Amino acid sequence: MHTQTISAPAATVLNGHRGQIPPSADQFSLLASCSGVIATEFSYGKDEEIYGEDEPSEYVYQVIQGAVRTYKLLSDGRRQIGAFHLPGDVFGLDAGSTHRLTAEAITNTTVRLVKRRGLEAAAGSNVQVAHNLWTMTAGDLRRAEDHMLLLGRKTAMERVATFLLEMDRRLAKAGMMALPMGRRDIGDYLGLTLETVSRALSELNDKGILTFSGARQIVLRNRQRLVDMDA
Amino acid sequence: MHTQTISAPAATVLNGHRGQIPPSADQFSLLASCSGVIATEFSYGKDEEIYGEDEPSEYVYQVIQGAVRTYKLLSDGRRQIGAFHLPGDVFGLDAGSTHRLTAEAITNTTVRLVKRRGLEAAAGSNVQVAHNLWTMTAGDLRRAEDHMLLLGRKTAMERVATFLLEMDRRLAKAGMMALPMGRRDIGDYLGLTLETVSRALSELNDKGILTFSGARQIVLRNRQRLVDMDA
DNA sequence: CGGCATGTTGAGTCAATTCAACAGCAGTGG
DNA sequence: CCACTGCTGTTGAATTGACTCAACATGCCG
Repeated sequence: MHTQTISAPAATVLNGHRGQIPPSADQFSLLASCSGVIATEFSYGKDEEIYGEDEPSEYVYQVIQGAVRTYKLLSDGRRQIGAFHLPGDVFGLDAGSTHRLTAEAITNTTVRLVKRRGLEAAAGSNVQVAHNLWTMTAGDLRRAEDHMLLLGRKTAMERVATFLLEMDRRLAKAGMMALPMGRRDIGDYLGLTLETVSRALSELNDKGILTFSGARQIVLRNRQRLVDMDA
Repeated sequence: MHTQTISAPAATVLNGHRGQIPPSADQFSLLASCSGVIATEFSYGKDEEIYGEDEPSEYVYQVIQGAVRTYKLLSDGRRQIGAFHLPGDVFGLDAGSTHRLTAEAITNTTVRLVKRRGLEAAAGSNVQVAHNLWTMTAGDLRRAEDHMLLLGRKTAMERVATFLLEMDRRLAKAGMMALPMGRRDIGDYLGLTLETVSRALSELNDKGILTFSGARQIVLRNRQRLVDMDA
């Protein structure tokens, strides 16, 4: 595997709020403020591991800037990415005492984090916090259920169409999306090879459904046709 | 699709406990007793729908006898089964107001059920109940994450091996397991066709790793070799 | 302006699917 | 009790969608 630790993380203790995070559903801030837990900021370099599968889950994270992938590996290196986490998203929230997936920064990434034990303690006295923990985990479950349908039953083109619509919704700015991840990551998310992803994107480009400006800058020209391809 | 409503469900109001449910992790009883919510028993015929995708989620269920499949459909009928629910298992616990999958009885099935609103109300005042709701949803999430790895990255034989070990663990009695579901259900759970499932099982039989006594009665002869095949 | 990561495209292969025929068995009614 | 019937499961043969392997293109970073 290609695990490159590029920079030693530099910690900065903060409690304030900064921009970049969409206001919608920011339950993390709510949790952090309700619980009185101290939130810390932290940065990771490209491809740096944030936590490993089966490690004790000490912190819960929110992406401030950058992007994170969480994944599982088989013994021979086959990888399934479970989710991409973009600014505003919370990750690492496991109810058990260990993380179920590995988390890595895709690009240079800044996260805010709070101690898991602090959150759980807060949930013990504050019903609102407890409800938020449940709601966030349930949201992850819903996404996982949708993704099982994709992985088990959709064709390559349908998977790529689903992916593009998801990313368009989550990170399009000014009609364009700038993907933080490469073709291999996309493939490992969709249960495909990077070549198959590339071919599907080329075909969509040929059909005029999207336009590239660099391999990772994509403009969707016809969302409806993508929706139609998504089964 | 083959939706046959075979029997009108007969309701029986009960609050007592009966056998058949494994004592381990029976959080449902705990929830029901803590919350003071009235638990009701209900029966469904083979292939009868318990609730549909996107229907309001009014109840949370626990299997007493029988087996349940929960699944999603694509518009053209392709189906992905998200989970099989066996005696003792809780299902239908969605944090949102609607069910995310359809639930159907695989065989004649008896369930216990409680009102979702009752549970949520109980969670609002009882921290223990709130914690249990979270824990149960997190357990579902963990299974979904494992299953994404299977659907995205495992070979047909690896999937079948995983399935057999899971079912062996969950329903083996006296060294034998009696599968409640047919080959099509297994295929739709594993993201395979029923023919591929059948071929894989035949191969395991030929290799002496398992023995059939009827297509759905299976004895595992060598669990270790199955574990080795499971990647 | 190199040099190396990343991405694209082509050709051939293969694991799983599709299509098809048959076998087994369970339930039903004569 | 047994033949009939429909359903479930097995097996075979041919097809195919995605993968593998390989070469080349692109573009980003120092």
